[in-house]
Amino acid sequence: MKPLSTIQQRYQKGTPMSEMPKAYESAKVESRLYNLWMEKGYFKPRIDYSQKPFVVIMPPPNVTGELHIGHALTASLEDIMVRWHRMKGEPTLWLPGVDHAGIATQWVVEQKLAKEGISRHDLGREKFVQRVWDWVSKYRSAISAQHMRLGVSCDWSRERFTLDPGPSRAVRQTFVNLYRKGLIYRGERIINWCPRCQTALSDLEVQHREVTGNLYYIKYPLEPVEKGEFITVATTRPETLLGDTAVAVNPKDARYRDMVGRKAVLPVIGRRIPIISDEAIDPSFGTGAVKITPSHDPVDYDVAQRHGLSQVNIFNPDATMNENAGPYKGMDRFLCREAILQDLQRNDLLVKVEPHVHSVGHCDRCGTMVEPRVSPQWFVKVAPLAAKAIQAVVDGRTTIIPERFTKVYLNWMENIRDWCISRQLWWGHRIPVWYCQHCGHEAACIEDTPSCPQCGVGPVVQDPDVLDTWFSSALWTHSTLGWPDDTEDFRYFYPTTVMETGYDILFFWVARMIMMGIENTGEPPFRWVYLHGLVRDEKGEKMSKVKGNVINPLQAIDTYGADALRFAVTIGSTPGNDTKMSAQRMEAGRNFTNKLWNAARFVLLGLESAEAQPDSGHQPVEDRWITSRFNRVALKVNALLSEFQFAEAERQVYDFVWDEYCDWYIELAKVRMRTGGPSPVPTLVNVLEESLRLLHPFMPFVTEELWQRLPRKEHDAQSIMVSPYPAGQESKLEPAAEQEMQTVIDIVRSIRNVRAQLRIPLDKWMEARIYSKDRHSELSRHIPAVETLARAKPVSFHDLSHRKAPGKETLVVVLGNAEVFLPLAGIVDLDAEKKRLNAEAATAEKYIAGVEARLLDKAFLSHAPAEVVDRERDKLTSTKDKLERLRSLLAQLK
RNA sequence: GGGCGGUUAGCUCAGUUGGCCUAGAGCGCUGCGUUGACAUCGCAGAGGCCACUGGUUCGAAUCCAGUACUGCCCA
Repeated sequence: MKPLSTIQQRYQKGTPMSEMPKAYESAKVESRLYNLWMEKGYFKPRIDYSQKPFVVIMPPPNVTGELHIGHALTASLEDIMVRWHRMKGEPTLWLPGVDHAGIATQWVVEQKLAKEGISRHDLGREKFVQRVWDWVSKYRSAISAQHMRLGVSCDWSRERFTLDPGPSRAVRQTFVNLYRKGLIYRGERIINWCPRCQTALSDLEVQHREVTGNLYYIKYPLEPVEKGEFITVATTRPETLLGDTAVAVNPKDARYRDMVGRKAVLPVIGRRIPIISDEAIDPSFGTGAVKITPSHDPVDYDVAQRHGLSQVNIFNPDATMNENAGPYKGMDRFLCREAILQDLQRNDLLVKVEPHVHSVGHCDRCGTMVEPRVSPQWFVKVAPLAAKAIQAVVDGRTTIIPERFTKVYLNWMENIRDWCISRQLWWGHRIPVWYCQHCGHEAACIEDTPSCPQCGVGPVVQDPDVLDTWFSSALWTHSTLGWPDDTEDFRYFYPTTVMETGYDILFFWVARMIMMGIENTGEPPFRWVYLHGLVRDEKGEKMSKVKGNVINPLQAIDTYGADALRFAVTIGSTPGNDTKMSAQRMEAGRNFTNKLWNAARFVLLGLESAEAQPDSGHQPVEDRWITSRFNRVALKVNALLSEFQFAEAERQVYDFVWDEYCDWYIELAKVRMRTGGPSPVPTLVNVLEESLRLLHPFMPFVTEELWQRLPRKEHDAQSIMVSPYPAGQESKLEPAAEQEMQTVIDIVRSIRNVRAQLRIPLDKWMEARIYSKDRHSELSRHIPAVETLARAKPVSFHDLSHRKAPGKETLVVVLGNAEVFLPLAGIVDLDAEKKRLNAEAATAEKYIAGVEARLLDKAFLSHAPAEVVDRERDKLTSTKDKLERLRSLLAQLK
């Protein structure tokens, strides 16, 4: 058997470079590679009880529509984590899913029906729900397809939909459990009502917006009316006076003390209402007297509860006036306001109107002004659940990143109010409660009930409402894994590792998931919460279809490639901070993929033409340098990834590949290939191959494509995504090699710099004499490199002790470790040179003064760590050395 | 009203336990450049009292307090 002594024998040949186009064409590789990964089943985890799995449950996008750029960020970050852990050899599960999004989906389907001229009521519940399912089947596949185009490596075989039988059963089980514990109850309360969606909303689904309205001052006559006395109230909503059941003042307010206990007469409709006093009334607001409308204002509702006031509901569900509004019955709420104001004015009861800015609730989904309303709804009594969820975070069983959101989370949890979970919708999980028509019994059941479990005879009717979508979302981390059944997935993968999502749904999702996870399983559902920021447009504005500033992920992928899009969304993102998206970002990503592509082309070209030659056994210093640098970067990248610093990790790889591997190592390799010596090809291939693996979690497609084209050893993995992630090896770090190459780079740069400054054309070769202390013999090995890269000839290295006066025609650059003499007859301006060297000396002096002062400071020496002091000493020595050399040169120039 | 951010080069942003910061990157800008990886490129360069004021510290872009803009969340 022949020894493995040639490049060709060590590697199987890769793709011939000639078969590679000049630019990376993402469209030609992405779907092919994704299909390959799917076919090979790489996305599916193996269950191995000897290893701890890495588990991410994807926050399910709404079936409402298509993915937007924010989903691309979520998916990219999760894929980075997942691919990294998978390559590290951990059993890795990333479970995808889709959310039925009750209100939102019902709304879009209703809008679609409206275009056909029909309402959901025309269809009836059953047929309407069928129409929604039709919609869902269309968009579910569209969403999956979009995710696939992004390259996400989630396990599609485990994909879940919130309305699937499993998650639905989890919903019922949870509902029944909480119901039996008394943590779910039905009650008549004031809730947020959307007149457009005609459903109750939870507090979280109401958006408060500043609105410029008016503050109306209205006179309410006091009884007995004949005396002509009034109390003036101030209100932003005059139309609600029809539902007033009291006027309230602060008990400490002397202005009204005498009036408390008397009766006022409501204008227009003439109802007699009491004047009461309550601490909650702010004497500085308006006149200090306010009207109390318990049915339509949460604060008034509380006041009414305390004082036993009656309630008068004046609105229909669509916010038109009902029969209690007397003459205004049937009017829209805003028209009614105008009508009432006119009537008040006519009766001389409107004192004044002032502009007034106040916060008004709007429906999160459709933007309609919310109408607070008293109605019977289902609620979760959250406080006991929240207490445990608080504990989980305080104990550190769950950690929120970035940390500052911990406070936001705790603050919300500590002030939590009962959660209204019933929705007057048709699309969603129907509330599993049946009412007996015969005995009136109310029963919560996991299975549908044909008859009353209490009396056994009565026909039953199910509660018509559905549950808040977020109720099922809250169970997502365990319902997707099979809970309430005792499945293998649940046993092995729960609790999960990371919940990664946008900070905007910290309360909607994360908080409720922690509560419900603990409630149902006894354990917090995830170890880490990673919150990313929102993706905004280049002006920093929120993207929205209305504004037309949305970036369609698919279009972006078509134009720039999936890797470029992933790069663009992730590179600028720090935990919890918003990022701005722009075409330039995506261009930068595409350019990088192209850079990689061409670096690989060069390496493959080298491989083709490499002559079989024996291994010398001795690795040139630049090989050891790039290997050392790679390992240093790999160590750093792993550290950053484990700290969730994805963007910084990505930047490290980017900088290494572009600035060190491409700009320097490849250029150095070219020189060696031309001038002979040990072939750089093995190192070119190795470092490229390892770099591809290091980059793979960030840019899966281009790295796989190139990796597949590289020559491989027999035993290598079939795909980069299941090959080991480079951990970085301390043993491969070579500081001496790094320093030597840094000196070479500095020398080349200094000569290039002089050339550019003095406008010396490239076809004019310059001589370079380089003086260094004790290093000239090793540096001499780099003569061909310096010649080629700096276009200098001849280049010679000498010991510093042999340095002579540079002479009037020679330009000198003083570096940290060397001096570069460039004889340039007829070009050098001696005065300018002196000036430049003097300026450099001045800078050095100033710097030395600073460092010296620090080193003379006893406090510094005693307080600062030895490492820092040493570093300062080194800086001082090297700068002093440089300064001395500058001075001696200046002396020689005199 | 309460809370949380942001303010660093023309623009967008990094800079994570205070000292490898004599503050970086991408884009843009200026000059030069096509010898077989790449013009989606290369080389060189200009550009910043790190918002302001004070404090802590041997040492502050980094920690603390306040101010000014600015954005968000909660009520």
